[in-house]
Amino acid sequence: MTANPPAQTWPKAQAIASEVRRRILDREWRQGDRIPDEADLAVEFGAARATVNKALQVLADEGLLDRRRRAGTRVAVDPVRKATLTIPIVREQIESAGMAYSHRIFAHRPSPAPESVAGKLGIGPGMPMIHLRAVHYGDGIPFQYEDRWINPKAVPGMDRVDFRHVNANEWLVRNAPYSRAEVVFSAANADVRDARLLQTRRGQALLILHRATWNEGQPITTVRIACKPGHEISANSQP
Amino acid sequence: MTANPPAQTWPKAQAIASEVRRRILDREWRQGDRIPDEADLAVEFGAARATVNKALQVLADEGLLDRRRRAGTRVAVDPVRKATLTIPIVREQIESAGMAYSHRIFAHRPSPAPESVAGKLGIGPGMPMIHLRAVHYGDGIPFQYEDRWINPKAVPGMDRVDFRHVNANEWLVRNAPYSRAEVVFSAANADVRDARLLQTRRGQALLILHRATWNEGQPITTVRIACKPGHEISANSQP
DNA sequence: AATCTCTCTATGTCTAAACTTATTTTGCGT
DNA sequence: ACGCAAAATAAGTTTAGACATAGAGAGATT
Repeated sequence: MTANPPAQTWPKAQAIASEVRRRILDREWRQGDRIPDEADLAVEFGAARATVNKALQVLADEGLLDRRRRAGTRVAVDPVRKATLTIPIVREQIESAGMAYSHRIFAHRPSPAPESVAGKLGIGPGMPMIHLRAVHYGDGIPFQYEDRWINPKAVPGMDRVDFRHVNANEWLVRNAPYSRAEVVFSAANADVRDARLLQTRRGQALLILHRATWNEGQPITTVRIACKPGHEISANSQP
Repeated sequence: MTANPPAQTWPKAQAIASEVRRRILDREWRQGDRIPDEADLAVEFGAARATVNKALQVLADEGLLDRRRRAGTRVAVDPVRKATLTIPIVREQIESAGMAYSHRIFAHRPSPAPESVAGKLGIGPGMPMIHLRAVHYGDGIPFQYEDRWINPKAVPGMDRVDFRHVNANEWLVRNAPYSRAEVVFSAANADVRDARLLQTRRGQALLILHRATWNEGQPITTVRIACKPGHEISANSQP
C-alpha cells in the first residue's frame, strides 16, 4: 500500500508510528479528528494490535495524540510541545569542543545553608552543608562558574573526596544518583565577582542555570551556574 | 521478597521499573554493574519476559540503564542526564499566572530572509518570508518580545489569517505541526529596541530563546524571543 | 599476535489471545 | 425530562511463544 520506497527492515512499530505521524503532519488526519481504532489500524497495517498500541503510545508521549479509553484516539489540538534537554558534564562538553579542560576551586568549606539555598531545596536554614565555588576552563579561558551547595548527609563518601583533583559536577553525577532534578534558566547581569571569575566586564549578560537534585525527597545538591558570555544551550524534540 | 508495603494495583511493568530504579538509587546495583538478564528478572518478579523488557526499556530511555544485545544490561555510568522542557503557549502561560493577556503587533510584512535567518533554517538567503514582531503583555506589562520569520510556503492558509486578532505563536502551534523543533537558550544585554519594547533599560540582561521548526526538512518558522527581565524557564526530569 | 570465522546468548521485536478498566451509550424506570 | 444502571467499546496491560539480530567470546587460520 501507499508507495513507500524507503521501506527497509524497519521495526514495524516505528514504521506505523511514522506513517501515522506523516498523516497528521500532512493533515490527512486533522487536529481533533478521531482516528481509526487500534483493531482497524492493525488490520490496515497487517500487524498485531499490540504493535499498533506501542506505536500509538509513542505518539501520545510525543504529544501528537490524545488517547482515552473507550473514547478512542484523537489528534491532539495542541500538538508537540516538548523538547528534551540533555544535561552535559562540563568536562565532556569542553573536550568535545576540542579544548583542553581545567578547573580551579575558589572556595570549599563547610557552611550552614543560607536562606536562599534552604528555600530552593525545601529544608530548614542553617543546615550544615558544603559550599563549593569553582571555575571551569577550556584552553585556559573561563567557560563557566559554579557556586554549589552539597548536602553531605545525602552523599556518603563526600568527605573523602578531594575536589581539587576531581570535578564536583562529574563526581556527583557518578556517585549521587537522584530521583528528581530541576533545571531553571534565567539571565543576569554579571556582578563584580562573576565578572572577575569569568574575565568579563560587570553588567555583561550571562546565561544562568540553577539546578537542584533530590533523592527520594532528600536534597542532594543545588548549584548556580554562570555561563561564559555568549554561551548557548540547546534542546531538541525527539522524534 | 523484599518487604514491599506500597504494592498496590499498579501496572506490573511500572512496579518492576520502580523496584529496579530503587535498587539503583539505593546502590544495591552500582554504576557499571551488570544486572540479571530479562529471563531471570521475569522469574524473580513473576512476570513474562515481555513485561520485564518493557520496564527496562523505560529505564534505558531515562538514561539509568545501558542495554546491549548479547552484552546484557548494565547500570549506566553517567546516569540520568535528561530533562523535559515543555514549550508553553504564551497566552496560557500569562493567564495561568492570573494575569490578563494582550499583545501588540509592531511589524507584519513580507520580507526576503536575511542571512542570519536563512542560516538558522538551512535555506538560501533572500527567500520570501513573513516577518512579524510582537510584544505579549500580562496585565499590560510587557512579558515577552518576539521577532518571528515564517515561511508562507510551508503554512497554507497563512495569508488569510489576521495576526492582529490571533496570536501567531498559538496559531502556528495549532496549524503548523512540525516534525523537528530546536530550542536554544542564551542571554543578551537589551539593545535599544529590546529596552523600549520591554520597558526596561538598555544593557539589562535578558533571557533569549531561539526556536525553529521544520516539517519534513521544510522550514516553517524561526523566532527570537526576548523574555522580560528576571523571567525564568524551568525543566524537570520525568520519572 | 593478529585476524578471520563461527557459535551462542541476551536483547529486540512481533503475535495472538486473553483479561482489565475507564468511559460512553443505551435503555429502563420514575 | 431526569437519573441511574447495565451493556458495549476502545484503550491498557499482560502472557507465552516465536523468530531476528547484534555482538561478545571461542576457536581456527594466517
